[in-house]
Amino acid sequence: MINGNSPAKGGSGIGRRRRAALREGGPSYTARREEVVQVAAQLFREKGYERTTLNDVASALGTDRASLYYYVGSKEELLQEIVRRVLIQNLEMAERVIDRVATGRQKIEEIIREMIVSFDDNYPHMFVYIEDIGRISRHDDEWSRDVIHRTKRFEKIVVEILDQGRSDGSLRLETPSRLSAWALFGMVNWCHRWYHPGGRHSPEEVASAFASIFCSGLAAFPSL
Amino acid sequence: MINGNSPAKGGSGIGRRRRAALREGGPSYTARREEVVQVAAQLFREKGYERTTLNDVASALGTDRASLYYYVGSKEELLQEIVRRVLIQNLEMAERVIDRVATGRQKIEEIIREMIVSFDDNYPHMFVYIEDIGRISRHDDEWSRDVIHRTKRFEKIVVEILDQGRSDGSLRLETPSRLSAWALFGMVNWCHRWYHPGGRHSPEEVASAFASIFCSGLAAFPSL
DNA sequence: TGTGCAATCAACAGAGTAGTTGATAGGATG
DNA sequence: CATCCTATCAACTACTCTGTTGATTGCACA
Repeated sequence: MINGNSPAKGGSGIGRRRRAALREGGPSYTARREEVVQVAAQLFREKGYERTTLNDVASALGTDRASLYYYVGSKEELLQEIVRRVLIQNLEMAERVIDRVATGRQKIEEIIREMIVSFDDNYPHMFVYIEDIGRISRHDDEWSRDVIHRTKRFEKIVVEILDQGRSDGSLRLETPSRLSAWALFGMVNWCHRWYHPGGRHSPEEVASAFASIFCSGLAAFPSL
Repeated sequence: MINGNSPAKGGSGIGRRRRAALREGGPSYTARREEVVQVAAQLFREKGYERTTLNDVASALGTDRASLYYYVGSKEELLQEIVRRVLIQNLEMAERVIDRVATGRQKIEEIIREMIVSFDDNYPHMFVYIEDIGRISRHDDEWSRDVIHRTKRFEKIVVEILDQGRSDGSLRLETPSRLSAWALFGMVNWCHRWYHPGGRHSPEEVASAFASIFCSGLAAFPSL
């Protein structure tokens, strides 16, 4: 549209060769690319995806904005890269836990622990995921649908575990599983607003506190 | 810059008279302005503050974008308008609760109920506040500082109530109050991701479920 | 019917952003 | 020293959004 040189034939553009070259991915190339993703994740966490410009990312890396496009196709691809791994990993964790031989309550305590540890291990990726999942769910590309699907699958597993706990007698019956699950997700996911690795509380401390609250409650004696 | 008519003398501009006029605020003026704020709140809730343009707001109102500036000074002023009331109202609620004569546990149950009801009453303002408080806290104008100050004050009241519960023997001692408070805020605030008035669960149902989980836990029998 | 004013709109300015492209610096290798 | 290739950058396009301004519409009231 802007340059008049043969748009047909397809392949003689320099941009093409660049894109083709980076598909192969040499060792130092992937390392630098990884660095870009890490820095972007850090900034997305600090300022939010929308308010973070590619200029910010480039500056933090001490390079030019255009150079980023040598490593990544778009701003959104950065977000996808950040979210994808942690999402797959968490889902695998949940599938692993539900297949254990244990009571529903034990599985829930286990999943709480694993989620908090994941927050700590996958900092700041996990936080970007939590913060942006709401926005992502409005889009309609294939990737967004995949993220939503995996997120719902994760939620469903937790609900199933709660149901199982009601069946095996390890969890109480009064509260609907869906409400309980949302309470749990709230408790855990809200970490994205205050938790940071190396802070005042260790992941183990947070996990055991949350598991204790969720299962045993905070009251000193049974309900009046 | 664009028109050559006397820029000095200061006061002859039509914009001046408009601004001056709207300070007074006739009855139909404030009604229309309120309508603008409501529609903006709804859109901010649906799409997020950043992704909502004033064009969206104007379209939803069936008017022109420029007309909004007759009622509101800027996009940010809309956000401030949306957040301010609910924030003040919630803080007053918390101050009222902490001054009651009751055990810490009773006060916590009361505050959970009030927060959920506030979510329901102040829909969608409350959701916009929760969603954007993170972003707001990065700014540095006086309004932002005020919002942060009030938010922290609210958090502090909850921590104080939890401490009181530990003192009066109504709440357990193992979990630090600060962690407990974050767990509570997580449970409640996460509503902004799933709750909507008129949905499957009434505010009373959600409140009693959350109070039950937070105080008594979900386990069917005491810890092993 | 004419006048005044509240409310609306068309047109524009200014700033900032994502993404593209062709050239170029700099290091490894022959 | 010459060459090749990886990684970088300057310059540009195209677009979108916020905020401003002066004119205009339409209704209430005389």
